[in-house]
Amino acid sequence: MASSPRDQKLDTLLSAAARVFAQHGYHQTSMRDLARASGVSLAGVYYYVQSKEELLYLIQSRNFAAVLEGMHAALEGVEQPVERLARFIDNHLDYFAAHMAEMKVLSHEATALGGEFRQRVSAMKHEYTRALMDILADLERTNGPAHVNRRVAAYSLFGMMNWIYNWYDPLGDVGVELLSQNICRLFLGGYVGLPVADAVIPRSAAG
Amino acid sequence: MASSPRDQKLDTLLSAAARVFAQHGYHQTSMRDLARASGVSLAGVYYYVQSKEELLYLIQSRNFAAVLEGMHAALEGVEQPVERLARFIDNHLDYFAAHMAEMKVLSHEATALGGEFRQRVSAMKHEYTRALMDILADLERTNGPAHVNRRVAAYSLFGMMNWIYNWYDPLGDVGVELLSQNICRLFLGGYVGLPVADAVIPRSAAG
DNA sequence: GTTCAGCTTGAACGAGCGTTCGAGAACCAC
DNA sequence: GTGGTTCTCGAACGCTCGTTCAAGCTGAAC
Repeated sequence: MASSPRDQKLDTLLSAAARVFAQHGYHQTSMRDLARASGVSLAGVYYYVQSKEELLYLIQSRNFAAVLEGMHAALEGVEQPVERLARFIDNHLDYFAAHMAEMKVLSHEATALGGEFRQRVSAMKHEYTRALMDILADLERTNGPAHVNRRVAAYSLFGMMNWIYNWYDPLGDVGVELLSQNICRLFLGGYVGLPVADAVIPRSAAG
Repeated sequence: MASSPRDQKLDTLLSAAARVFAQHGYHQTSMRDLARASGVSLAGVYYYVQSKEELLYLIQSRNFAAVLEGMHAALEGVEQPVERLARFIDNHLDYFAAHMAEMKVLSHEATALGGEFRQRVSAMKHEYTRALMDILADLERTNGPAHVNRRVAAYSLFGMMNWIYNWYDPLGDVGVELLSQNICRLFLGGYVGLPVADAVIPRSAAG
């Protein structure tokens, strides 16, 4: 993972940008705000990035790629649908809680991108949604018919998980483990009527 | 409900504004876009409204007030906590589906307001959240201990319900009744382990 | 000491923004 | 018609925006 000084600086820039975008919103943030927050001159930002929109795209695509990668790793070799779902949720919330600013930008500024940029992020979203839908289909096969429309269930779960940027504080009294466990129970209990015991809910190995 | 011509025109303006804000976002929409969409001249808009921010505030506060009023009406005289919750969800989703643009603006542009405007909307949100939390407390009293942290549950429910502006089409193959029923089941099943029969879920009388 | 690529910058550009203002059109009462 | 209120508008103001560019740093290579 030896990265050039340039790549490192770009990372710093992206991280600062995510912080400011998350706090004030993409459109309310000017490139001057961003330069100030990252300690570079206004023109200097353009040495690392072609446009403001590319900045947003890089934040969204890199973090979504990480979520996708984490998901594939978490599901590898896991067969039981209930556990697959638990790991799916776990991965999502772990990453979200560890990268609140970036994930808020990903969740909240979805429509701010246009053209090619938007399509590429949409493709990732599609893959991710499909993965969840597949897990739900497996779940129904092993745990009996769902009590709820599958599509409604999937988007409701995304709603629960992505809404957290509006209220959740990873450093508050609700830890990520509890959050993940709770959302998993909430969903499974309603979806297939499963009263989920604590033991059923695993933690992802990587933490 | 006899309103002056001025009030009627303001309503038209707000409705057009909500439509455009929902489509392109509050900050991306210029007052010129808005004037074009509502068929008034740029300067004409300012006869009805003091600023762009007041426009956003009026959309948010009026619609939230309507949601709150609908909730109070829906809960009036209803004692059983399960039914109270069902009616709470029902009212929220009915209104949301019937006013997608306005509710998207309310959900998505929460941080775009500042100062006094923001505080007033926040006060409504607080009242609304408190109302849900009270219902959940009642629910635990009558249906046994919750399987999930109450605060997590409340915000998860809001997440499910408010996220719909990202995917739901009221004119699609999932009707509002089914949506409301599904979300209610999903939540109750996970929260208190209640396998909700169809009969338990009422429709609000007003529709 | 010279060279050269990597990096940084102040200053400027054109465009679009939210808002204001004074002039006038439209309407109603008398 | 006259007077007065309600409504509408074109044109402009001052400002900030995203982006560009030529010029200048820096530090390692020879």
